[in-house]
Amino acid sequence: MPDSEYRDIRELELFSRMADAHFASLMRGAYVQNFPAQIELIAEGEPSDFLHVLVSGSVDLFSTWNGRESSMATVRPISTFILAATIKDAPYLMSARTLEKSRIALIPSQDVRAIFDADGEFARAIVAELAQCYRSVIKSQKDLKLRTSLERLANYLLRQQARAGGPSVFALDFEKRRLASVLGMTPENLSRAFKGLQPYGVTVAGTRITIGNQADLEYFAKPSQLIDDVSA
Amino acid sequence: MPDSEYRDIRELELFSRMADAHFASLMRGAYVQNFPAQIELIAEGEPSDFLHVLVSGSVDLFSTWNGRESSMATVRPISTFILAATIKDAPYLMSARTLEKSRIALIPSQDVRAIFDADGEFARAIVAELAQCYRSVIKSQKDLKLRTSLERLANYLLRQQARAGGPSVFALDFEKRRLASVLGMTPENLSRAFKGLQPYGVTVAGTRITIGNQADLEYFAKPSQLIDDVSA
DNA sequence: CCAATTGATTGACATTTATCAACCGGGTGA
DNA sequence: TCACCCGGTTGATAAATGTCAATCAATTGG
Repeated sequence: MPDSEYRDIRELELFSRMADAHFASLMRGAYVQNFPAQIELIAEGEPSDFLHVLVSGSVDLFSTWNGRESSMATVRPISTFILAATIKDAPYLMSARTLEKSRIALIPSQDVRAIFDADGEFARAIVAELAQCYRSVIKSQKDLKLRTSLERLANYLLRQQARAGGPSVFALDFEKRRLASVLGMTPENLSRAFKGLQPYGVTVAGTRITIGNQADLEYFAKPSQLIDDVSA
Repeated sequence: MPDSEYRDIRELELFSRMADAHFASLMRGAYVQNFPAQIELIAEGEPSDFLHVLVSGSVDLFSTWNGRESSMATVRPISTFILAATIKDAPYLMSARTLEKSRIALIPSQDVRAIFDADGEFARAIVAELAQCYRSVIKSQKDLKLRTSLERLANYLLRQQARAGGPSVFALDFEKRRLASVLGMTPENLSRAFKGLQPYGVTVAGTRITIGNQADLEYFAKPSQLIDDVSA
């Protein structure tokens, strides 16, 4: 593994405070691999042999049931995924596929569990990360259960805008069909939902979103810290 | 706190392995209180001052937004709730109310965080609990996004049946209006959904459910380990 | 015992969302 | 260059779900 990557991973919240020796030991067993786009990295139901760390690219976490499929989340660098399965030594609940060419570090789950037992700082970091993940899903659950699809889209746009630094024009960061799935609707409906936001000053050209009237959209979307704040 | 309760709490996965001294220290700062039914214990957005341990009774975790409300989960003895908020020292994402007369131990969050730093076993237990909670929400998310309301109800009935030990006749364990909210539908729709399951041999009399044809219902519901298994 | 309350159910209807089919338009590759 | 492919959009329609009002049934409290 190149030094720069080693350092990048080391700087992750999850690893930044643990003992050097322990980190080195984790990395010794790990290997980094490049994957092309659209590769299925893991399938739900499989045993969780590796903790994955996305170094570059992006990964879609999705689930299937009875022939249906739904995007649950998108992983962006640099962060880990399927931590909970690794910790519990339980089967993955979600599948993962690369959205683009991606570089991923694979750390054997049993190493993670072993170091977890040996390194208090690492344990603390894992707890923080898990609590964070848990709260994210709860927020997403609230989004789904308390809002209509139009409201979800409006709030999604506001979050995306905030991530971009707040400009009135910004780009969607992934395919609309995936966005639809993430928001829990069909692509057709997403199209119509964008139209439904026109009265609130939203215009769409391909992947480029313009928020014409911030106040209008916010009044409609009614974003809430307890749902839409990424931190908190 | 009575000895029997002390022991009951001590036996929780979360506390069972930690050092005696640490547990005693946690309990010293804790206090136990009885609440009548329908009392709001915590409100979303509040700072998380206490880790709650439900000793007896039952508690509804719910969320609100823009005048709407949705039940997120039901807590049953003996278990803790709002662990993630306590750990992160972040505001509650959900509100909690007693469903019936309940007895609850309140442990100051800062004590939990302090002992967490001092006791490796406790830290491990917290990780296990958080990972469990996380996976539960993911399952619930999959249930919501991948299934229709009829399918959710069918699978809920099968899970409830399993919890009761698998009899063909069993009781719902809470109000239908709450069940509706948990399943993400209106009470009216739940009524109709029960009718919709009649062709699969489900009959309802008040709170008493009869599953006339197990195979039929299972064929329709298509329960999945990765959504419906409480453990796993 | 009865009035009042509460939760559940039903019917009629509106709204939302999904489905299916067609079409558009910008790449891509032969 | 041009046919094709793919993602996105549109329209027509169907299905699912929510809303509102009325009613029913069980329960409670006077």
